[in-house]
Amino acid sequence: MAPRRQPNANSESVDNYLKAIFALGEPENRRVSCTALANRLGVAPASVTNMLQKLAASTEPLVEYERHRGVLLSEVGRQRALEVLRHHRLIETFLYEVLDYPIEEVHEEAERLEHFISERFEERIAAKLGNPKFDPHGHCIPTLGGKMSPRKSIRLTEMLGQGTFIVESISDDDASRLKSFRTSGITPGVHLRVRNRHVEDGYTVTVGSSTRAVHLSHDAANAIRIHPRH
Amino acid sequence: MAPRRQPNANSESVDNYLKAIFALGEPENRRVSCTALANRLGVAPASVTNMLQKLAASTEPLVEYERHRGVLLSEVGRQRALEVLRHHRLIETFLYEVLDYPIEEVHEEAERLEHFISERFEERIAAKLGNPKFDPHGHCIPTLGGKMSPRKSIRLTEMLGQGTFIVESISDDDASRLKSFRTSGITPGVHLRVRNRHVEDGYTVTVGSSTRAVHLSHDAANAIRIHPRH
DNA sequence: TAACTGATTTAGCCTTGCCTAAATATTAGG
DNA sequence: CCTAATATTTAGGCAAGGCTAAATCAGTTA
Repeated sequence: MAPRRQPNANSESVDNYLKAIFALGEPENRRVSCTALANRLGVAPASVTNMLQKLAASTEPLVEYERHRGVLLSEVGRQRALEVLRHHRLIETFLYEVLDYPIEEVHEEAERLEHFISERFEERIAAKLGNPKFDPHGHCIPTLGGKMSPRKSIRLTEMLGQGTFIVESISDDDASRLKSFRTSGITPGVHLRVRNRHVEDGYTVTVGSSTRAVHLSHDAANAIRIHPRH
Repeated sequence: MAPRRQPNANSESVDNYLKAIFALGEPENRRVSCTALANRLGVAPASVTNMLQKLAASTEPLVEYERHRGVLLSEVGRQRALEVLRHHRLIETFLYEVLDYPIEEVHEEAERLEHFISERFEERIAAKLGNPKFDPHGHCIPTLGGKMSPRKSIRLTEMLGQGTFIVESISDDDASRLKSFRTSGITPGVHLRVRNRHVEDGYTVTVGSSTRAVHLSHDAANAIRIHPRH
């Protein structure tokens, strides 16, 4: 057998694996398959297997891995994932609030920088922002101690019946969609009145106090989370 | 002969080689030796040779390299070096002015982040700072177009005669020295009155309007640049 | 000018993180 | 319960950027 190799526990790549496992396994810390990880990370399934074996074999394992049965984050791995997520969301908030980035550009920049900032940088931007609890998309920022309270929001597409709802958060993974949300005024905290559902594969809504009808595709509606009670 | 390999022209490592060649060859764009680069970069001389060959062999060469005769930056390489230097010094200024970093901590953080910020980030922090010309150490920040006017300062150790001088800049490469400069009040723009030179291998000075005598070792004095005329 | 010394280069190897192709395990359908 | 389809793992490679040891070059000195 080849000697086990230690992965570089502090690499960008490892961070991204942990983030992906967290994103796919939360909130119940489900087992995550290689294929799902490979898709999310944009790498070959074989590469995922390889990395998971290394992460699981290190002296302080970041994941629990069994052949053919997917992975779980270990407690250490989960804490690291939450730390990176905290970095990501603090940076997003900082770019938005302090550097006046348009919201659709914050994610990509944060995705790079989250791996390279120091604890001092994290502490300073958190202080500058007044220890924010939410990022500009409405997502919860994990605490310094690695805690994140789950919010009980539902997707707009899961909502039954009509009425007025408050936007809890919007997905940050598609810049062009975020830009169109921005031009429509769709942002966390805003009131959304649903006029028609599933008309021609989409929704017709009004935003805030505006009377202008805005059309949302199914994908767009799926990217919006609303508070469960209105 | 083995097929020539292309280096990754956008890597952190390439940036660091270019910065080092720039730092050692400026301002006259002198040829720089492998040994000097190896020392500065903390790698083996053989690794330097290897990288220089790759940099010189690419389709748009970043350096001009001849065996046994050292390297020069090409115009493209020089522009890239200046861009990274601009990033570095803008980030330092930003950390100092906006995030209230102590001056001795800005260099290390900038050294990492300079490789990963986008053009947008650069533009935003420059705007936030009002397009500063100098960083907190008193070093000139290259312009967006890659120009940097040389300043005609001299080292305190090169100064002949006594008198009062204005500090132009302080070296950023030793955090503990910067911290002691900070506690002594030595910062760009401050007046330095030299009382004794070369007494017990050092200098005795007073800073600003204070009458307290401050002792500077030869190394410390070497890290201070002053305006040539007082 | 020949030899020595120090600088430089070559050759060969390592690690990380990715890849493809081939082999193998699991699961679902009949 | 067996087989086909799907998921996963193994095996073998590649590129970047390091390393050491051995060979070679340049410049100085005798």
